[in-house]
Amino acid sequence: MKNEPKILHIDMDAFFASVEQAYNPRLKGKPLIVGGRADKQRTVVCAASYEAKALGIDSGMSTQQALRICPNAEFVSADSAKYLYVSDQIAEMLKNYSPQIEQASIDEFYLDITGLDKMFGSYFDLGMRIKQEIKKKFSITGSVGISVNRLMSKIASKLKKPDGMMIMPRADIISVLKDLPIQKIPGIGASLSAKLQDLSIFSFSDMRKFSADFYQQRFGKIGLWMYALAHPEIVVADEEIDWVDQKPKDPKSIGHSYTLNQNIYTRGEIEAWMQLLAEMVGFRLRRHNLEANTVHIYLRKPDMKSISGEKNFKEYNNDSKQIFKRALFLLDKLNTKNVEVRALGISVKNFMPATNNFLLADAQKRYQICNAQDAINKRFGDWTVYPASICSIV
DNA sequence: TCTGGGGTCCTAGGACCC
DNA sequence: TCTGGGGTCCTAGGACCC
Repeated sequence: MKNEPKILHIDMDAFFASVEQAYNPRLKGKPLIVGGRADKQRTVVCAASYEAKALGIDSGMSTQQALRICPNAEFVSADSAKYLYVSDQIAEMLKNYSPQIEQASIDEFYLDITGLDKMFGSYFDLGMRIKQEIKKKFSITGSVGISVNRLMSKIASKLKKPDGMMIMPRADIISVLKDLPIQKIPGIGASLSAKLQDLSIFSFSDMRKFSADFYQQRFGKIGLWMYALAHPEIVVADEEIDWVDQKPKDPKSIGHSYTLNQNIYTRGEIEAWMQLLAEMVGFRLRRHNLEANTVHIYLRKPDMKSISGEKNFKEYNNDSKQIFKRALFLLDKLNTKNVEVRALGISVKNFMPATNNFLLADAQKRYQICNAQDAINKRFGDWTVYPASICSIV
């Protein structure tokens, strides 16, 4: 097909674990677990090296379980600054191949490479050059998928992990994917795949047996998406690609949450943690130079179910104290009597650029205090200065 | 037995207005 | 004693991703 879009997806293999192994040769060749946090309780595996994966350890698994499988596995806690740094370097490198690049996550990128086969000899040669440059510069590997849209490219790269590459033209999609289990399709998670299996849909081929109406009635919008993906032979007009070149876009929400070492019960304890979280959220909001008017809180119970509250307030702000007050207002509306809390979080959304323009002298003063506090924390590290009332838990 | 923390997007029901 | 049918906004909760 002429002028058919070609999207290249590259996904780093076991990214966090690979970066750790690249930085520390002692970890190379060993089963390595990168944990969500230093304490090994109540947390999950963020990344596992391929040596650990071979033993059955994988990301998302509880760290306790992973260490039961392999008590001698190397363990490091995640160092997000390091991974972000490498990720940025990779993004810069990829811009030399195509200006149309989208960073989908810390370790995944999409490139529009339509027509670039002529410049690089072939799409295969282009993919290989990217893989080789990454290996040479960063001592890690990535898997490449090239196909007609993001989803198909991503499926292709996943199929060839680790360190592989697959080119999947539209005409090959149905035959290549026919036996693919539905759970392997990005966007179909545990819940959807259970529902599909109830309908005797287990593989990509099975997905093709039902009509668009069938999917829409049962699954609504997602149903239509599923129908479309199962029918790659139907070319959707303009698969709307909005490449975000250059500047990263503003986030849509900013939040922090924390799983406690031990469950808490009292309003006082919940408030103390809420204040800490509000401080963290406000700090990041100010760093983005944004204000928000919607605050969301959630409390997760020991059964993992959560209760939450959210409210759109009239005024926008980025003041930690105001965020805390709003969080308490929402907390009052939730019935937290006798609720045991395992984890809790605050997030804010609905942003506008910070005006830093206050009618009230008090608000002006708060703003100056926040700024001073941020400046100190920026210079000397987070949590050098924080409100006295959260001393007990920091 | 265990299940983090950062997000995005969707749905469904109720409130409210005309 | 009877109350339709849109539309929009708000909020709770869930699904999914890395």
